[in-house]
Amino acid sequence: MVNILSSDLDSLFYALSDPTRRQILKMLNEGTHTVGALSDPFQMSLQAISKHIKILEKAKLLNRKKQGRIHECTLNPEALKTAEECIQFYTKFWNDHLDSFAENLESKNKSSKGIK
Amino acid sequence: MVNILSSDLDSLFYALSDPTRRQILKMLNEGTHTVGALSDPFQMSLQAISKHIKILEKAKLLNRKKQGRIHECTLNPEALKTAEECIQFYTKFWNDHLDSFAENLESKNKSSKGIK
DNA sequence: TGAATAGTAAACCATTTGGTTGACTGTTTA
DNA sequence: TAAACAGTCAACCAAATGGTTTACTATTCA
Repeated sequence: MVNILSSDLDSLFYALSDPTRRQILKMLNEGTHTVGALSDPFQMSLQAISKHIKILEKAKLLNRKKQGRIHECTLNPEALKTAEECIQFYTKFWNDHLDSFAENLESKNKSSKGIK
Repeated sequence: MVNILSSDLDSLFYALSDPTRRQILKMLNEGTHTVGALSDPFQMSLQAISKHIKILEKAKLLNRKKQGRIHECTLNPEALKTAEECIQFYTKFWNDHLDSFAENLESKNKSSKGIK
C-alpha cells in the first residue's frame, strides 16, 4: 500500500468515477467481451466506448488481448484489490484511532480528578 | 448498493481520484481539523483547498461543523465503507459468479442498514 | 468600535473530459 | 480481389476541473 504510486490511485479512482465505465466493469465481470460487445448496450458511439476502455486499461482495471481484428477485454481484479486496500487503509486507520480515542477518554476520566 | 445511487458513486470515486483530496483524508484520519489547518501543508491557496473540501463534503467523505467562524472537519467513514463495498462487489463477483448483482448487494444493505 | 481572523463567493483562465464525426489501418470473408 | 468488419486515430466542441485573484461575510479580540 505504501508502494502504490499516487498517480496509479489517481487513474484508478478516476476510472471508477464514471457510470459508463462501472457498467463496463460489470459486464467484464460476467466474462470476456470484445470492444463491440461492450459498446452494444450503450447509446453512445463505439469511439466513445473505445475511449472509456482505454481509460480502464490505463487504470489497469482491464486487460486487452488482440486476436486478429478482435480485441478481447477481461477484468483485472488486481487493480480492484489495490483500490480496496487503499480504502481499507483509511478505514483501518480510522478504526485504530477510534480505539485509541476510547482509550484516551478512559485515561482522561481517570486522571481528570487529579492535576493537569 | 441497489440503494446506492450511481451519482453518489460518481462523486465518491471522483473525490478519491485526486492526490490533494486523499492527503486531506489522511489528515482527517489523524483527527478533526479546521479548514485552515487542512490547507497548511499545501502550497496552493486556501480557496483551492476550500474547493477540495467542498468536493469531499459532497461525496459525504467529510463532515463539517461550524463553531463560530471556525469550521471543524471530520472524516465520515461511512462513505469509505460504501466505496469499499462497491469494489468488493466487483471482486467478489470475480471470485464467485454465484450471486446476482441485486441479490448480493440488496442483502448487504439489509444487513448493514436495516429496512423500513 | 475597529482591526484581525476564518472562511466563502465569484469571476476568470488554461487544461481536461466526454462526447461527436470522418478518416484510417488491419483482418476476414464472399 | 473487393467489400465488409473491428477497431483506432484525429480533429473538433461544450462542459467540467483545478487553480488563481479579488471581494465579501461573519466572528473574535484588543
